[in-house]
Amino acid sequence: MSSGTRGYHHGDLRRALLAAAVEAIGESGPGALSLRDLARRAGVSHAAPAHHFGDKAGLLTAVAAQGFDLLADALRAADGGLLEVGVAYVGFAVEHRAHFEVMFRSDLLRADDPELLAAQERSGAALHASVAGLPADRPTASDPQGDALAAWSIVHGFATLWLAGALPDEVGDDPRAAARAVIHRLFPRN
Amino acid sequence: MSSGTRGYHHGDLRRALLAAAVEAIGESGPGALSLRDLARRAGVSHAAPAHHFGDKAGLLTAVAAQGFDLLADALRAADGGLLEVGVAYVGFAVEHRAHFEVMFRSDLLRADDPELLAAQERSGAALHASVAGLPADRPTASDPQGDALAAWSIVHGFATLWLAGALPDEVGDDPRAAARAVIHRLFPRN
DNA sequence: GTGCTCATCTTGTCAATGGCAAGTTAGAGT
DNA sequence: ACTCTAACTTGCCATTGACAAGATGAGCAC
Repeated sequence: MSSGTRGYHHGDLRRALLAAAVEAIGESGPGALSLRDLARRAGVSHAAPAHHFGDKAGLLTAVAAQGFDLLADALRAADGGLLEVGVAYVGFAVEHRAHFEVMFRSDLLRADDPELLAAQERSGAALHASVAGLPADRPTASDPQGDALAAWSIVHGFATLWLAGALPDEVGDDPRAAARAVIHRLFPRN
Repeated sequence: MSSGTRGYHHGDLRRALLAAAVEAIGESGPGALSLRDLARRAGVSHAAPAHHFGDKAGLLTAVAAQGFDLLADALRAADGGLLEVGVAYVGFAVEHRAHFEVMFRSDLLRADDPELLAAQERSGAALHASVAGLPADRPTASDPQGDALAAWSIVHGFATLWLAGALPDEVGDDPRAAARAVIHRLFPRN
C-alpha cells in the first residue's frame, strides 16, 4: 500500500489521527475533542486511536509535542532579533491555534513524555538564542534569564489574550503588528 | 431554615454549588468538572445543578463572573501604582487558581452573560485606573492604552506560564517577587 | 511457499456523564 | 384553606473513555 487508505491496515493511521485531531481542536477546542469522533473522521473503529496513543492524554501529548516542534521552527525562521522572534511567537499562536491551545494545558498532557520534553527544550533554546543576540550595552545585560522571562511572559500573555478574544477592538485585527508594538515597549532599543 | 442544609429545599444551593465547583476545579481543572459530582458534594440529586445554572457553561460562567469580581477587588486593594497592581494580578491568579483558570476559557463560557460582562468591565476599569496613575513624563505617556495592553500582557503571560508549570526552577517559588522583577523591566521607573 | 509472530485494527461491553422530560414538594401570597 | 410557582427529584437516552478479547495481515525465518 503506497499511500492509499484502504485495507485492514490503514498504513498511516497515526498521522491521519493527528491531523484529524488538529482539525477537530480547531473547530471546538481541546476539551470537546472526542476520540470516537476522530475515529469516525479517519474511517476506523472507535478503539483504533487508543492503540496508537493509549488514551486521550497520550493523543493530546502528541499534538503538543508536534506543536513545540513547529514553534521551534517558526522561532528559528524569524531570526531577526528578539523583537521579530517575539512577533513570530504570537504569529505561531494565531496561525496554529489548535496546537497552541494544547501546548500549555498541563492538565491534559503527560508532562513526562520524552518527545514532549525534547520539543519543549528545542523551543526554549530558540528563545534563549534570540536573547543572547541582544546588544551588550542594554541596561539589563547582566540578567539574560530575566530578559528571557520577561519576553516570554509578554508574548505569551498577548497571544493568550488575543486567542481568548479578551482584547478590545482598538487593538485592531493584525496580531503581528499589535504584538510588535507591545514588545517594543519592553525592548525599546531593538 | 436559617442556614442549615436539611429539607427538600436546600435554601442556599446555588452558593453551595458554586463553592463546590471552585473546590472541584482546584482539584482537577475545569475540564474534568462534573455536574453530577457537584450534586454529590452538595448532597442533592444529579439534576439539581441544571436548575440553577442551565448547563455546564452556565455554571462556569457564574464561576468566571465571581472571579472577575474578586479580581477587581484585588486590583483595587493594591492601589500602590501599576507595579503593585500587576503584582496583585499575578497574586490573584495563583491564590484563586480555580477562578483564574475559568475566566479566560471563552470556549467554556457564555460570553454574552450580563453579569460576566459587568464583572469584566469592573476588572478592566481597575487596570486602566492604575495606568492613569503613572507619571506624566514617562516616554510612552501619549499612549496609555498601549501601556495598559503591555502591562496586561506581561502579567497575564507570567501568571499563565506560572500556573502551567512551564517556568524553569530558577524563577523561584515566590510568584509575587518574580512577577515584580518582570514587571519592573516594562516600567523601570515605577 | 509454509508457518510463526506480532503490530494493527475490530467488536463488544461497562460505568459515567450531560441534558431533557415529567413528576413531586414546600413555601409564599391571598 | 387554596393556589401558584420556584426548587428539587426521578427516570431516561445518547455519547463518551476505557478496557478486554478477538480478527487480520504484513514481515520474516526456514
